Amino acid sequence: MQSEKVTKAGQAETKRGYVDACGTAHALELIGERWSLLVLRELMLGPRRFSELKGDLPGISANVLAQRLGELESRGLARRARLPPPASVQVYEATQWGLEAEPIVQALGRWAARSPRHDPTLPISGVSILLSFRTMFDPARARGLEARIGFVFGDMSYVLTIASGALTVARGNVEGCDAVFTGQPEQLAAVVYGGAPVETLQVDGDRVLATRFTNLFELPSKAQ
Amino acid sequence: MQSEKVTKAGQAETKRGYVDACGTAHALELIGERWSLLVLRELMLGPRRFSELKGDLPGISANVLAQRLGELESRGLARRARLPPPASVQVYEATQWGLEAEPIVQALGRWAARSPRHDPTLPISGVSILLSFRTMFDPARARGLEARIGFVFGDMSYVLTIASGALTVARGNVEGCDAVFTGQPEQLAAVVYGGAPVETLQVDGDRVLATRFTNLFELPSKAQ
DNA sequence: CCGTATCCAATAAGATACTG
DNA sequence: CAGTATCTTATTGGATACGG
Repeated sequence: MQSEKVTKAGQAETKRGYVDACGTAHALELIGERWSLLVLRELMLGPRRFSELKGDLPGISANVLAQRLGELESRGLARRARLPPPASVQVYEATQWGLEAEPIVQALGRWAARSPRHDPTLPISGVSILLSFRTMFDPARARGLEARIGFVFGDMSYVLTIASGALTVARGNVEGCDAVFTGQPEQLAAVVYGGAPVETLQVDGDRVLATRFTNLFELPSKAQ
Repeated sequence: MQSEKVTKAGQAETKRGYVDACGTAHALELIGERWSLLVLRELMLGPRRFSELKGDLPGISANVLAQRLGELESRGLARRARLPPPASVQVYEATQWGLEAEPIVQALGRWAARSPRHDPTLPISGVSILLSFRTMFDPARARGLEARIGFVFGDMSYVLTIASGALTVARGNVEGCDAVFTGQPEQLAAVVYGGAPVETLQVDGDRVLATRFTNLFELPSKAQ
Protein backbone atom coordinates (compact mmCIF):
# COMPACT_ATOMS: atom_id res chain seq x y z
CA MET A 1 0.00 0.00 0.00
CA GLN A 2 2.83 2.35 0.72
CA SER A 3 5.02 1.19 -2.11
CA GLU A 4 5.20 2.31 -5.68
CA LYS A 5 2.93 1.06 -8.36
CA VAL A 6 3.64 0.62 -12.02
CA THR A 7 1.12 1.53 -14.66
CA LYS A 8 0.44 -0.27 -17.90
CA ALA A 9 2.78 2.18 -19.57
CA GLY A 10 5.53 1.09 -17.20
CA GLN A 11 5.93 4.46 -15.50
CA ALA A 12 6.74 4.44 -11.82
CA GLU A 13 4.35 6.46 -9.73
CA THR A 14 4.84 7.73 -6.24
CA LYS A 15 1.89 7.75 -3.95
CA ARG A 16 -0.41 10.69 -4.16
CA GLY A 17 0.86 13.61 -2.19
CA TYR A 18 0.94 17.36 -2.03
CA VAL A 19 3.98 19.10 -3.47
CA ASP A 20 4.08 21.72 -0.76
CA ALA A 21 6.56 22.47 2.01
CA CYS A 22 3.81 24.07 4.11
CA GLY A 23 3.34 22.27 7.40
CA THR A 24 -0.39 22.26 6.90
CA ALA A 25 0.00 20.28 3.70
CA HIS A 26 2.34 17.84 5.37
CA ALA A 27 -0.12 17.36 8.23
CA LEU A 28 -2.80 16.55 5.69
CA GLU A 29 -0.56 13.89 4.20
CA LEU A 30 -0.21 12.34 7.64
CA ILE A 31 -3.80 12.53 8.88
CA GLY A 32 -5.79 13.95 5.96
CA GLU A 33 -7.26 10.75 4.56
CA ARG A 34 -10.86 10.03 5.23
CA TRP A 35 -11.37 8.60 8.76
CA SER A 36 -7.72 9.07 9.88
CA LEU A 37 -8.28 11.88 12.31
CA LEU A 38 -11.45 10.35 13.70
CA VAL A 39 -9.60 7.10 14.42
CA LEU A 40 -6.88 9.08 16.15
CA ARG A 41 -9.51 10.99 18.11
CA GLU A 42 -10.88 7.71 19.45
CA LEU A 43 -7.42 6.91 20.83
CA MET A 44 -7.06 10.24 22.64
CA LEU A 45 -8.31 8.98 25.99
CA GLY A 46 -6.49 5.66 26.02
CA PRO A 47 -6.02 2.40 24.11
CA ARG A 48 -8.93 0.86 22.27
CA ARG A 49 -9.53 -2.40 20.55
CA PHE A 50 -10.46 -2.89 16.94
CA SER A 51 -14.10 -3.69 17.54
CA GLU A 52 -14.58 -0.74 19.88
CA LEU A 53 -13.19 1.58 17.23
CA LYS A 54 -15.40 0.06 14.60
CA GLY A 55 -18.40 0.40 16.89
CA ASP A 56 -17.72 4.07 17.65
CA LEU A 57 -17.08 5.05 14.04
CA PRO A 58 -20.40 4.29 12.37
CA GLY A 59 -19.96 3.67 8.67
CA ILE A 60 -16.32 2.66 8.67
CA SER A 61 -15.66 -0.77 7.21
CA ALA A 62 -13.26 -3.26 8.71
CA ASN A 63 -10.82 -3.03 5.82
CA VAL A 64 -10.66 0.75 5.87
CA LEU A 65 -10.22 0.77 9.65
CA ALA A 66 -7.40 -1.76 9.38
CA GLN A 67 -5.77 0.32 6.67
CA ARG A 68 -6.03 3.56 8.67
CA LEU A 69 -4.62 1.92 11.78
CA GLY A 70 -1.73 0.58 9.74
CA GLU A 71 -1.04 4.04 8.33
CA LEU A 72 -1.18 5.67 11.75
CA GLU A 73 1.22 3.03 12.99
CA SER A 74 3.71 3.38 10.13
CA ARG A 75 3.65 7.15 10.52
CA GLY A 76 4.42 7.02 14.22
CA LEU A 77 1.05 8.25 15.47
CA ALA A 78 -0.24 5.02 16.97
CA ARG A 79 1.07 1.61 17.87
CA ARG A 80 -0.22 -1.85 18.65
CA ALA A 81 0.00 -2.95 22.23
CA ARG A 82 -1.11 -5.91 24.21
CA LEU A 83 -2.96 -5.35 27.45
CA PRO A 84 -1.34 -7.10 30.43
CA PRO A 85 -2.72 -10.55 31.39
CA PRO A 86 -5.29 -11.76 32.13
CA ALA A 87 -6.84 -9.48 29.48
CA SER A 88 -3.99 -10.11 27.02
CA VAL A 89 -5.97 -8.51 24.27
CA GLN A 90 -4.53 -6.47 21.44
CA VAL A 91 -5.27 -2.77 21.46
CA TYR A 92 -4.20 0.30 19.57
CA GLU A 93 -2.85 3.29 21.40
CA ALA A 94 -1.76 6.75 20.35
CA THR A 95 1.91 7.69 20.62
CA GLN A 96 2.93 10.87 22.39
CA TRP A 97 3.07 12.69 19.07
CA GLY A 98 -0.34 11.30 18.14
CA LEU A 99 -1.75 12.67 21.39
CA GLU A 100 -0.31 16.04 20.51
CA ALA A 101 -2.76 16.23 17.63
CA GLU A 102 -5.50 17.08 20.08
CA PRO A 103 -5.27 20.84 19.38
CA ILE A 104 -6.13 20.00 15.78
CA VAL A 105 -9.21 18.08 16.87
CA GLN A 106 -10.17 20.95 19.14
CA ALA A 107 -9.65 23.63 16.50
CA LEU A 108 -11.79 21.68 14.04
CA GLY A 109 -14.50 21.10 16.63
CA ARG A 110 -14.60 24.68 17.84
CA TRP A 111 -14.75 25.99 14.30
CA ALA A 112 -17.41 23.56 13.13
CA ALA A 113 -19.61 24.35 16.10
CA ARG A 114 -20.44 27.59 14.26
CA SER A 115 -21.71 25.70 11.24
CA PRO A 116 -25.36 26.33 10.40
CA ARG A 117 -25.63 22.75 9.11
CA HIS A 118 -24.34 20.93 12.15
CA ASP A 119 -26.70 18.15 13.22
CA PRO A 120 -26.21 17.52 16.94
CA THR A 121 -28.72 14.67 17.05
CA LEU A 122 -26.45 12.19 15.29
CA PRO A 123 -24.74 9.45 17.30
CA ILE A 124 -21.65 10.52 19.21
CA SER A 125 -18.96 8.48 20.90
CA GLY A 126 -18.02 8.70 24.55
CA VAL A 127 -14.56 9.93 23.64
CA SER A 128 -16.04 12.65 21.44
CA ILE A 129 -18.33 14.07 24.06
CA LEU A 130 -15.61 14.05 26.72
CA LEU A 131 -13.13 15.72 24.38
CA SER A 132 -15.79 18.29 23.56
CA PHE A 133 -16.02 19.12 27.25
CA ARG A 134 -12.32 19.87 27.20
CA THR A 135 -12.82 22.06 24.13
CA MET A 136 -15.91 23.97 25.22
CA PHE A 137 -15.18 24.34 28.93
CA ASP A 138 -15.70 27.87 30.23
CA PRO A 139 -13.44 28.38 33.27
CA ALA A 140 -15.33 31.52 34.27
CA ARG A 141 -18.46 29.47 34.94
CA ALA A 142 -16.49 26.98 37.05
CA ARG A 143 -15.08 29.60 39.38
CA GLY A 144 -14.54 28.10 42.80
CA LEU A 145 -15.69 24.68 41.69
CA GLU A 146 -13.86 21.52 42.67
CA ALA A 147 -15.48 18.28 41.58
CA ARG A 148 -15.02 14.79 40.26
CA ILE A 149 -17.68 13.74 37.78
CA GLY A 150 -18.03 10.18 36.54
CA PHE A 151 -19.46 8.92 33.25
CA VAL A 152 -20.54 5.38 32.48
CA PHE A 153 -21.23 4.59 28.83
CA GLY A 154 -21.89 0.89 28.54
CA ASP A 155 -18.75 -0.85 29.72
CA MET A 156 -16.49 2.19 29.35
CA SER A 157 -16.20 4.71 32.16
CA TYR A 158 -14.44 8.03 32.55
CA VAL A 159 -13.62 10.46 35.31
CA LEU A 160 -13.61 14.20 34.73
CA THR A 161 -11.96 16.44 37.29
CA ILE A 162 -12.45 20.16 37.76
CA ALA A 163 -9.98 21.90 40.00
CA SER A 164 -8.47 25.40 40.02
CA GLY A 165 -10.43 26.34 36.93
CA ALA A 166 -8.96 23.49 34.90
CA LEU A 167 -10.74 20.46 33.50
CA THR A 168 -9.06 17.10 33.00
CA VAL A 169 -10.44 13.84 31.68
CA ALA A 170 -9.22 10.28 31.97
CA ARG A 171 -10.56 6.81 31.62
CA GLY A 172 -11.08 5.11 34.94
CA ASN A 173 -13.39 3.86 37.62
CA VAL A 174 -16.13 6.23 38.74
CA GLU A 175 -16.01 5.19 42.40
CA GLY A 176 -15.51 8.16 44.66
CA CYS A 177 -16.93 10.67 42.16
CA ASP A 178 -19.23 13.39 43.46
CA ALA A 179 -21.75 12.72 40.72
CA VAL A 180 -22.02 10.01 38.08
CA PHE A 181 -23.86 10.12 34.77
CA THR A 182 -24.92 6.80 33.28
CA GLY A 183 -26.42 6.33 29.84
CA GLN A 184 -25.69 7.14 26.22
CA PRO A 185 -23.35 9.92 25.12
CA GLU A 186 -26.18 11.25 22.94
CA GLN A 187 -28.38 11.93 25.96
CA LEU A 188 -25.61 13.86 27.64
CA ALA A 189 -25.01 15.89 24.48
CA ALA A 190 -28.71 16.70 24.29
CA VAL A 191 -28.65 18.14 27.79
CA VAL A 192 -25.32 19.98 27.69
CA TYR A 193 -25.53 21.33 24.15
CA GLY A 194 -29.18 20.91 23.18
CA GLY A 195 -30.92 22.35 26.20
CA ALA A 196 -32.73 19.13 27.10
CA PRO A 197 -33.74 18.90 30.77
CA VAL A 198 -31.22 17.30 33.08
CA GLU A 199 -33.99 15.03 34.36
CA THR A 200 -33.62 12.93 31.21
CA LEU A 201 -30.26 11.69 32.52
CA GLN A 202 -29.56 9.04 35.09
CA VAL A 203 -27.51 10.75 37.78
CA ASP A 204 -26.13 9.22 40.93
CA GLY A 205 -24.72 11.38 43.69
CA ASP A 206 -24.93 15.15 43.93
CA ARG A 207 -27.71 16.23 41.56
CA VAL A 208 -27.19 19.93 42.18
CA LEU A 209 -23.57 19.57 41.18
CA ALA A 210 -24.59 17.51 38.16
CA THR A 211 -26.94 20.26 37.01
CA ARG A 212 -24.30 22.91 37.48
CA PHE A 213 -21.88 20.76 35.52
CA THR A 214 -24.17 20.60 32.51
CA ASN A 215 -24.04 24.39 32.28
CA LEU A 216 -20.27 24.85 32.27
CA PHE A 217 -19.97 24.67 28.48
CA GLU A 218 -20.51 27.35 25.91
CA LEU A 219 -21.16 26.74 22.23
CA PRO A 220 -20.06 29.56 19.92
CA SER A 221 -22.74 31.36 17.94
CA LYS A 222 -23.61 30.22 14.44
CA ALA A 223 -21.90 31.80 11.47
CA GLN A 224 -23.98 33.77 8.92
CA MET B 1 -22.93 16.70 -7.55
CA GLN B 2 -24.81 17.59 -4.40
CA SER B 3 -28.04 15.86 -5.29
CA GLU B 4 -29.17 12.33 -4.71
CA LYS B 5 -28.47 9.51 -7.05
CA VAL B 6 -30.48 6.41 -7.65
CA THR B 7 -28.86 3.02 -8.01
CA LYS B 8 -29.92 0.23 -10.30
CA ALA B 9 -31.84 -1.21 -7.37
CA GLY B 10 -33.77 2.05 -7.16
CA GLN B 11 -32.57 2.97 -3.69
CA ALA B 12 -31.93 6.62 -2.93
CA GLU B 13 -28.48 7.34 -1.57
CA THR B 14 -27.31 10.39 0.28
CA LYS B 15 -23.83 11.67 -0.32
CA ARG B 16 -21.03 10.12 1.67
CA GLY B 17 -20.70 11.54 5.10
CA TYR B 18 -19.76 10.71 8.65
CA VAL B 19 -22.57 9.67 10.98
CA ASP B 20 -21.17 11.54 13.94
CA ALA B 21 -22.40 14.53 15.90
CA CYS B 22 -18.83 15.39 16.92
CA GLY B 23 -17.81 18.82 15.70
CA THR B 24 -14.55 17.43 14.43
CA ALA B 25 -16.38 15.05 12.14
CA HIS B 26 -18.61 17.84 10.88
CA ALA B 27 -15.59 20.02 10.19
CA LEU B 28 -14.11 17.22 8.14
CA GLU B 29 -17.30 17.08 6.09
CA LEU B 30 -16.93 20.79 5.39
CA ILE B 31 -13.21 21.02 4.67
CA GLY B 32 -11.93 17.44 4.87
CA GLU B 33 -11.81 16.58 1.19
CA ARG B 34 -8.47 16.50 -0.49
CA TRP B 35 -7.27 20.06 -1.34
CA SER B 36 -10.14 21.88 0.42
CA LEU B 37 -8.18 23.28 3.29
CA LEU B 38 -5.22 24.20 1.11
CA VAL B 39 -7.49 26.17 -1.20
CA LEU B 40 -8.96 27.95 1.80
CA ARG B 41 -5.46 28.63 3.11
CA GLU B 42 -4.61 30.40 -0.14
CA LEU B 43 -7.55 32.75 0.44
CA MET B 44 -6.50 33.66 3.98
CA LEU B 45 -4.62 36.81 3.01
CA GLY B 46 -7.09 38.14 0.49
CA PRO B 47 -8.94 37.37 -2.74
CA ARG B 48 -7.23 35.30 -5.43
CA ARG B 49 -8.03 34.39 -8.97
CA PHE B 50 -8.43 30.91 -10.35
CA SER B 51 -5.11 30.80 -12.13
CA GLU B 52 -3.20 32.10 -9.12
CA LEU B 53 -4.72 29.37 -6.99
CA LYS B 54 -3.87 26.76 -9.57
CA GLY B 55 -0.32 28.07 -9.76
CA ASP B 56 0.20 28.03 -6.00
CA LEU B 57 -1.25 24.55 -5.52
CA PRO B 58 1.11 22.39 -7.54
CA GLY B 59 -0.58 19.21 -8.66
CA ILE B 60 -4.19 20.34 -8.45
CA SER B 61 -6.10 19.99 -11.67
CA ALA B 62 -8.51 22.57 -13.00
CA ASN B 63 -11.56 20.40 -12.51
CA VAL B 64 -10.73 19.56 -8.90
CA LEU B 65 -9.98 23.22 -8.13
CA ALA B 66 -13.28 24.27 -9.68
CA GLN B 67 -15.10 21.61 -7.69
CA ARG B 68 -13.43 22.61 -4.40
CA LEU B 69 -14.18 26.29 -4.96
CA GLY B 70 -17.78 25.41 -5.68
CA GLU B 71 -18.00 23.38 -2.47
CA LEU B 72 -16.39 26.13 -0.39
CA GLU B 73 -18.87 28.56 -1.90
CA SER B 74 -21.96 26.41 -1.31
CA ARG B 75 -20.85 25.77 2.28
CA GLY B 76 -20.44 29.45 3.06
CA LEU B 77 -16.66 29.48 3.38
CA ALA B 78 -15.80 31.41 0.23
CA ARG B 79 -17.57 33.46 -2.39
CA ARG B 80 -17.00 34.77 -5.87
CA ALA B 81 -16.36 38.46 -6.19
CA ARG B 82 -15.46 40.84 -8.95
CA LEU B 83 -12.62 43.26 -8.41
CA PRO B 84 -13.60 46.90 -8.98
CA PRO B 85 -12.88 48.38 -12.46
CA PRO B 86 -10.59 48.75 -14.25
CA ALA B 87 -9.45 45.30 -13.11
CA SER B 88 -12.98 43.84 -13.25
CA VAL B 89 -11.61 40.37 -12.87
CA GLN B 90 -13.31 37.54 -11.06
CA VAL B 91 -11.73 36.39 -7.81
CA TYR B 92 -12.56 34.09 -4.93
CA GLU B 93 -12.48 35.36 -1.40
CA ALA B 94 -12.95 33.75 1.98
CA THR B 95 -15.99 34.65 4.05
CA GLN B 96 -15.59 35.71 7.66
CA TRP B 97 -16.30 32.17 8.79
CA GLY B 98 -13.80 30.83 6.29
CA LEU B 99 -11.16 33.16 7.69
CA GLU B 100 -11.92 31.80 11.12
CA ALA B 101 -10.52 28.46 10.01
CA GLU B 102 -7.02 29.86 10.39
CA PRO B 103 -6.53 28.27 13.84
CA ILE B 104 -7.07 24.92 12.15
CA VAL B 105 -4.38 25.68 9.60
CA GLN B 106 -2.08 26.80 12.39
CA ALA B 107 -2.71 23.77 14.57
CA LEU B 108 -1.99 21.47 11.65
CA GLY B 109 1.15 23.36 10.72
CA ARG B 110 2.51 23.52 14.25
CA TRP B 111 1.87 19.83 14.79
CA ALA B 112 3.34 18.73 11.48
CA ALA B 113 6.48 20.76 12.06
CA ARG B 114 7.46 18.01 14.50
CA SER B 115 7.23 15.34 11.80
CA PRO B 116 10.47 13.51 11.10
CA ARG B 117 9.44 13.18 7.45
CA HIS B 118 8.74 16.82 6.71
CA ASP B 119 10.56 17.96 3.57
CA PRO B 120 11.11 21.74 3.82
CA THR B 121 12.73 21.98 0.40
CA LEU B 122 9.50 21.53 -1.54
CA PRO B 123 7.89 24.55 -3.20
CA ILE B 124 5.91 26.82 -0.91
CA SER B 125 3.47 29.59 -1.68
CA GLY B 126 3.79 33.16 -0.51
CA VAL B 127 0.63 32.85 1.53
CA SER B 128 1.98 29.72 3.23
CA ILE B 129 5.25 31.24 4.31
CA LEU B 130 3.57 34.38 5.63
CA LEU B 131 0.98 32.37 7.54
CA SER B 132 3.80 30.27 8.97
CA PHE B 133 5.37 33.45 10.32
CA ARG B 134 2.14 34.10 12.16
CA THR B 135 2.19 30.56 13.51
CA MET B 136 5.84 30.31 14.53
CA PHE B 137 6.42 33.86 15.77
CA ASP B 138 8.16 34.02 19.12
CA PRO B 139 7.16 37.29 20.84
CA ALA B 140 9.98 36.94 23.37
CA ARG B 141 12.55 37.33 20.61
CA ALA B 142 10.79 40.43 19.27
CA ARG B 143 10.87 42.27 22.57
CA GLY B 144 11.04 45.99 21.95
CA LEU B 145 10.93 45.56 18.20
CA GLU B 146 8.77 47.75 15.99
CA ALA B 147 9.13 47.20 12.28
CA ARG B 148 7.43 46.98 8.93
CA ILE B 149 8.83 44.28 6.68
CA GLY B 150 7.89 43.98 3.01
CA PHE B 151 7.87 40.88 0.82
CA VAL B 152 7.75 40.81 -2.96
CA PHE B 153 7.06 37.45 -4.57
CA GLY B 154 6.68 37.98 -8.29
CA ASP B 155 3.71 40.32 -8.72
CA MET B 156 2.28 39.72 -5.25
CA SER B 157 3.50 41.75 -2.30
CA TYR B 158 2.84 41.69 1.42
CA VAL B 159 3.53 43.84 4.44
CA LEU B 160 4.26 42.31 7.83
CA THR B 161 4.11 44.53 10.89
CA ILE B 162 5.63 43.87 14.29
CA ALA B 163 4.47 46.12 17.10
CA SER B 164 3.96 45.60 20.84
CA GLY B 165 5.03 41.98 20.56
CA ALA B 166 2.36 41.20 17.99
CA LEU B 167 2.80 40.23 14.35
CA THR B 168 0.28 41.06 11.65
CA VAL B 169 0.31 40.33 7.94
CA ALA B 170 -1.59 41.85 5.04
CA ARG B 171 -1.31 42.11 1.32
CA GLY B 172 -0.23 45.52 0.18
CA ASN B 173 2.40 47.78 -1.23
CA VAL B 174 5.86 47.54 0.34
CA GLU B 175 6.63 51.25 0.05
CA GLY B 176 7.59 52.68 3.39
CA CYS B 177 8.75 49.37 4.83
CA ASP B 178 11.95 49.32 6.87
CA ALA B 179 13.24 46.31 4.99
CA VAL B 180 11.99 44.49 1.90
CA PHE B 181 12.68 40.90 0.83
CA THR B 182 12.39 40.13 -2.86
CA GLY B 183 12.57 36.68 -4.38
CA GLN B 184 10.97 33.27 -4.06
CA PRO B 185 9.17 32.09 -0.93
CA GLU B 186 11.42 29.00 -0.96
CA GLN B 187 14.54 31.10 -0.46
CA LEU B 188 13.00 32.85 2.50
CA ALA B 189 11.96 29.51 4.02
CA ALA B 190 15.50 28.20 3.58
CA VAL B 191 16.89 31.12 5.58
CA VAL B 192 14.26 31.35 8.32
CA TYR B 193 13.67 27.64 8.87
CA GLY B 194 16.61 25.95 7.18
CA GLY B 195 19.54 27.97 8.51
CA ALA B 196 20.66 29.22 5.11
CA PRO B 197 22.66 32.45 5.23
CA VAL B 198 20.67 35.64 4.93
CA GLU B 199 23.05 36.76 2.17
CA THR B 200 21.21 34.45 -0.23
CA LEU B 201 18.24 36.83 -0.10
CA GLN B 202 17.75 40.09 -1.89
CA VAL B 203 17.13 42.66 0.83
CA ASP B 204 16.47 46.36 0.40
CA GLY B 205 16.56 48.70 3.34
CA ASP B 206 17.76 47.88 6.84
CA ARG B 207 19.84 44.71 6.55
CA VAL B 208 20.45 44.44 10.29
CA LEU B 209 16.73 44.50 10.90
CA ALA B 210 16.22 41.95 8.12
CA THR B 211 18.70 39.59 9.74
CA ARG B 212 17.07 39.98 13.13
CA PHE B 213 13.72 39.32 11.52
CA THR B 214 14.85 35.97 10.10
CA ASN B 215 15.59 34.81 13.66
CA LEU B 216 12.23 35.58 15.24
CA PHE B 217 10.74 32.18 14.48
CA GLU B 218 11.12 28.93 16.35
CA LEU B 219 10.40 25.50 14.92
CA PRO B 220 9.37 22.88 17.47
CA SER B 221 11.65 19.90 17.97
CA LYS B 222 11.08 16.71 16.01
CA ALA B 223 8.97 13.94 17.47
CA GLN B 224 10.57 10.54 18.23
C1' DC C 1 -14.90 -13.07 18.92
C1' DC C 2 -10.67 -10.57 16.49
C1' DG C 3 -9.29 -9.32 12.97
C1' DT C 4 -7.50 -10.04 7.53
C1' DA C 5 -8.08 -10.87 2.76
C1' DT C 6 -10.58 -10.65 -1.41
C1' DC C 7 -13.90 -9.18 -4.62
C1' DC C 8 -17.14 -5.80 -6.51
C1' DA C 9 -19.68 -1.44 -7.15
C1' DA C 10 -19.69 3.46 -6.51
C1' DT C 11 -17.09 7.86 -5.88
C1' DA C 12 -13.37 10.83 -6.09
C1' DA C 13 -9.31 12.38 -8.15
C1' DG C 14 -6.09 13.15 -11.99
C1' DA C 15 -4.70 14.06 -16.95
C1' DT C 16 -5.70 16.12 -20.99
C1' DA C 17 -8.20 18.40 -24.47
C1' DC C 18 -11.33 21.82 -25.53
C1' DT C 19 -14.58 26.07 -25.56
C1' DG C 20 -16.37 31.05 -24.83
C1' DC D 1 -8.02 33.34 -18.56
C1' DA D 2 -11.51 30.60 -16.52
C1' DG D 3 -13.24 27.10 -16.44
C1' DT D 4 -15.86 22.23 -18.87
C1' DA D 5 -15.90 17.76 -20.83
C1' DT D 6 -14.17 13.43 -21.18
C1' DC D 7 -11.60 9.59 -20.03
C1' DT D 8 -8.59 6.93 -16.91
C1' DT D 9 -6.96 5.66 -12.47
C1' DA D 10 -7.26 5.41 -7.42
C1' DT D 11 -9.75 5.18 -3.26
C1' DT D 12 -13.59 3.95 -0.65
C1' DG D 13 -17.24 1.19 1.18
C1' DG D 14 -19.92 -3.04 1.56
C1' DA D 15 -20.22 -7.91 1.54
C1' DT D 16 -18.62 -11.69 2.31
C1' DA D 17 -15.19 -15.45 3.29
C1' DC D 18 -11.24 -16.97 5.77
C1' DG D 19 -7.68 -18.03 9.65
C1' DG D 20 -6.35 -17.64 14.84
